[in-house]
Amino acid sequence: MFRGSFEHTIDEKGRVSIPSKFREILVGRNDARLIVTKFILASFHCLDVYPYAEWESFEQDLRKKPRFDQNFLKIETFYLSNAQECAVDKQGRILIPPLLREYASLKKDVMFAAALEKFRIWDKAVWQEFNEESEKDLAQDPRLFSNLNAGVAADI
Amino acid sequence: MFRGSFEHTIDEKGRVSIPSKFREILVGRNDARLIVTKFILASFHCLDVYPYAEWESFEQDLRKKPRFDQNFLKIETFYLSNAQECAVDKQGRILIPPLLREYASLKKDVMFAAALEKFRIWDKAVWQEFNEESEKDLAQDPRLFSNLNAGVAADI
DNA sequence: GGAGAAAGTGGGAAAAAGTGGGAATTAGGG
DNA sequence: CCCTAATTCCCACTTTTTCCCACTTTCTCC
Repeated sequence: MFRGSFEHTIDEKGRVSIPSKFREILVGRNDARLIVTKFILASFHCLDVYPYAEWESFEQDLRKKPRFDQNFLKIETFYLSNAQECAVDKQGRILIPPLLREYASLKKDVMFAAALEKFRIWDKAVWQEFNEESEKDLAQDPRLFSNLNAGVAADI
Repeated sequence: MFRGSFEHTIDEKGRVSIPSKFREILVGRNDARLIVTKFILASFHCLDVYPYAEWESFEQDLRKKPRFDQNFLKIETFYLSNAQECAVDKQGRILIPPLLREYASLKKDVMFAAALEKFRIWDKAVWQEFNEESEKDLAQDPRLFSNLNAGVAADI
């Protein structure tokens, strides 16, 4: 399980270090392959990054869905089609594919943010903006916290 | 169950001692790992600190939620993504990760405040401000107390 | 009140993490 | 086939983090 947020910088060659806390987990699983794809959160662009095995099991789940369903097709196009494999090199870095880097408008400073079994990569400025917005919502309505506690898994 | 409030100081490296009363509890559970994350209370920033086991069970509950739900994603980004593990060292201190320290604007003097199964860390000045405000609200409307007695947890 | 223990704080050395740049290898185009 | 460009690999420097030791203050118990 990934935890924490970390700031890193992308160099001119498009390389960026994976936070060591995240790397530890990959090393523990003995698989340095990652799947990177597009994601969107309240209209903010970012990248979703899965350990290879996690991504595979996600794909397996999707195969159970009705494959010509409109929503499924949208997800398929957006989330699956853009997924690319990136290997972590000896220095603990990955090379972010140009198309994805552009999509998430990753400049120099980026944020790595844990999200349970995966993590996300944000441009720092975008991340700040999104965080401030979430924060505002949570401050205004703290029930968002407790509702999650309530165990309402029904509305998946 | 944690009890009481304690004042401590952060050193230049970002380290701070855990109040010994809190540490006793952790020792009793035989687990010196803590999870620290962002929290917000009436627009005041502070940090939530969970014993590891408490946090894990919270995470497990969250994994059952719809992972692309908008509210879930807000909580995920704000509360989960920022959660970091901090081990209590041999001197009984933890290192507060820079991003979290910055978020809660922890200067030198901080307050540890018990909150049932977890506790919070505040910058002292912020804590004072928040306390004064809460106090005012409670003085103005004592029903805030009695509502708790009535067992109306629904609208907390 | 005094001695001993515990708690809290500070700092230095060693290790690790993050970042930048150059050399080597591969791919593509003329 | 060769030259150029891009990618990959490797090395090295800098900064941050971690670990350990030591001192001071506070609390406790006799």
